[in-house]
Amino acid sequence: MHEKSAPTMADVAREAGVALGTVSKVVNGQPVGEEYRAKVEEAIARLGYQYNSSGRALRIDQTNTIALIIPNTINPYFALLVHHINMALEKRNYRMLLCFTQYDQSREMEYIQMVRQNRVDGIIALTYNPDLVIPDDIPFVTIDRFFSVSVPCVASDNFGGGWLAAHKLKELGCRKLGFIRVGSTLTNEPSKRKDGFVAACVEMAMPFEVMALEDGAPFSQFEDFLARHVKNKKLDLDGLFIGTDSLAWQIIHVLQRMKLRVPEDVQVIGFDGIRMFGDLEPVVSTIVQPVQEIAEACVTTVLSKHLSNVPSLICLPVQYLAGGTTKDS
Amino acid sequence: MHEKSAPTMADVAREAGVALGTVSKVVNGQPVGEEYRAKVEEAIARLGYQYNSSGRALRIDQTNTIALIIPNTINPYFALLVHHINMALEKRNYRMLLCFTQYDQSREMEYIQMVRQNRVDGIIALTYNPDLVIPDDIPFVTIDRFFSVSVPCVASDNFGGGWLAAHKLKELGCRKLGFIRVGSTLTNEPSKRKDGFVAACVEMAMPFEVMALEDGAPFSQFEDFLARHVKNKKLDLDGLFIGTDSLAWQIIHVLQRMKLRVPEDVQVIGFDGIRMFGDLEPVVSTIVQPVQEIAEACVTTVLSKHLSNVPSLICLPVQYLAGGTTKDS
DNA sequence: TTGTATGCGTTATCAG
DNA sequence: CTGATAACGCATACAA
Repeated sequence: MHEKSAPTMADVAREAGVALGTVSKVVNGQPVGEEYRAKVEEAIARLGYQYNSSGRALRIDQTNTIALIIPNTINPYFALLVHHINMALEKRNYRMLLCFTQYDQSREMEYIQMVRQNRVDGIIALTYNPDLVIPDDIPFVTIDRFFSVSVPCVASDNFGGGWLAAHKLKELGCRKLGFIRVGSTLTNEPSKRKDGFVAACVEMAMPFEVMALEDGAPFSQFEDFLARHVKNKKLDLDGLFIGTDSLAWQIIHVLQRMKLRVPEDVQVIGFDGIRMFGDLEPVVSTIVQPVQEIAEACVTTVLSKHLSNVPSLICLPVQYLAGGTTKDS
Repeated sequence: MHEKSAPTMADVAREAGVALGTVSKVVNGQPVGEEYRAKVEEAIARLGYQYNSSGRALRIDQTNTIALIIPNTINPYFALLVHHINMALEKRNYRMLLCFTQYDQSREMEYIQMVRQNRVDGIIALTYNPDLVIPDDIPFVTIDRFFSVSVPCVASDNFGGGWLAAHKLKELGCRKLGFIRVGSTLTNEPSKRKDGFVAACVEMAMPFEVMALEDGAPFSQFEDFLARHVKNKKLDLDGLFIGTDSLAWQIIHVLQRMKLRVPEDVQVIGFDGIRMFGDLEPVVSTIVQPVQEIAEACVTTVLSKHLSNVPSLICLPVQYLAGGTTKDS
């Protein structure tokens, strides 16, 4: 109970023998007489003064904080996103308020309300609720989901990635391709992975099949799908493009249990660019999302919102990366 | 520029025809006449009022925010920790201020100063700087690193984990063991993994070798170490306990390049309990850290710091989990 | 019970 | 350029 509370600007002013306003100016780097500045800085050091950001926020109505709404940090792709967004914010002297939705649509809505209590200066959100109502009085940027032209969306070139995967598989000698994904019925940017893939197959006159599962569906349906495609101990598909690296990893294990060899019998390309332990080799051959660029784009957009000339869709280029599940590895 | 700013308690009071103080009481759930409460709640709903947490923080000198200082979120173990700590905080209506040090010792120090500007109610830190000076006027909890009896440290039972690994390897038929790690010279809780392993080997009269690399050392030294232990195409160690799952994964790849089979020729146990994509199967056979319990312990400790009866070391039990790199998988 | 008045730490205005 | 003072939104002690 004897905790003497942290020194304030008034304490510094008294210690330095100057006025309160002078201290404020020194702290904020505004022009001040040299001898005054010296006295103030000395007093600050002596007292170990740190400015109180609540007081500052209250006064100037700005918190230097951005909220990031995202399902979790367990999924390595989200973890990477969180990391780079935080670094991009830190570089600009902004704090990050992290909100995990756990894919819960009601939580997505609640958080949007909740972070307003904290008077965050902006929101970056990766959500799944199609009916989300976006506040229009606070800078808002979404990732991978387009709401309207007035809500900037940052995404990687999902269509181009699907297209690239199909071309790559052909280039690697595949004769018949398959696309496999799982995900909500929701039409979001990642849905375009399939569109690009299909477009490329059609363009190349490459035969292909599509297998899409909805979110709750049992995984065994994939196994059934693959089993159905076995003709005399070989899969009649020799190249698979799979919606995410995570799913690709699971599918590969199914294939191995079916005694099919990857990449000898069937080549596999995933999507995301996940690496083992975050920084080692890629988990599978994959289309890599430019996570750092995505993070930078989100941050610059959410912070420059007062300029009304931000594009409504920012689409960043992807790259192919061999990772052991294709014959070029 | 025509942004009408968010409504305040005064606006609500005016709208409801009551006094400012009454609104405050309603918002904070203090006893208020029923008809007043109704009027206020109606006004709040009508105006879409959200209380301003800066004003509140300034007044009561409490931010409902805890800082988490950690190297990054790319390492899956840290990502898991961040996730569970955030969930534990959210459950108690606390916010998390995330600070990534990138293993930079000076950043660790800077952040400790920096978060005090934000008047966080406490700090949870996983750091590497041995000379870190811990503030004594703010609740502080460390993970995996013991500073002094006045700074609570939460860790899993690293010694017990090392002990368990050695016993498990013996149980699985190993005749000669090896311990491999990489890490700073710093003595922290994870260093005890080796101690427990060595103690168990001595106790069981099990022959063993230790190979420890310092942080910057070239990885090739591990390869040399292993190569030195090859006797007529077999490793003369048939069980390896490795400091982390991440390193275990890398070592296994080295072994495979050396044409040694895991687990047939050599069994491997890691430490941490990392799973593929956060929720699939374990990456290697491993000693699992109870991350959720660690997170809960950190949060309850940092929040209950005003009770001076917190233990100075909270040691949580670990478990063995087979993951394909031992013969029990 | 309800209303009023004060101060938390800061920034900004305005008169010296 | 400096110094006194008001206001930001809220909680609370105190008066009604």
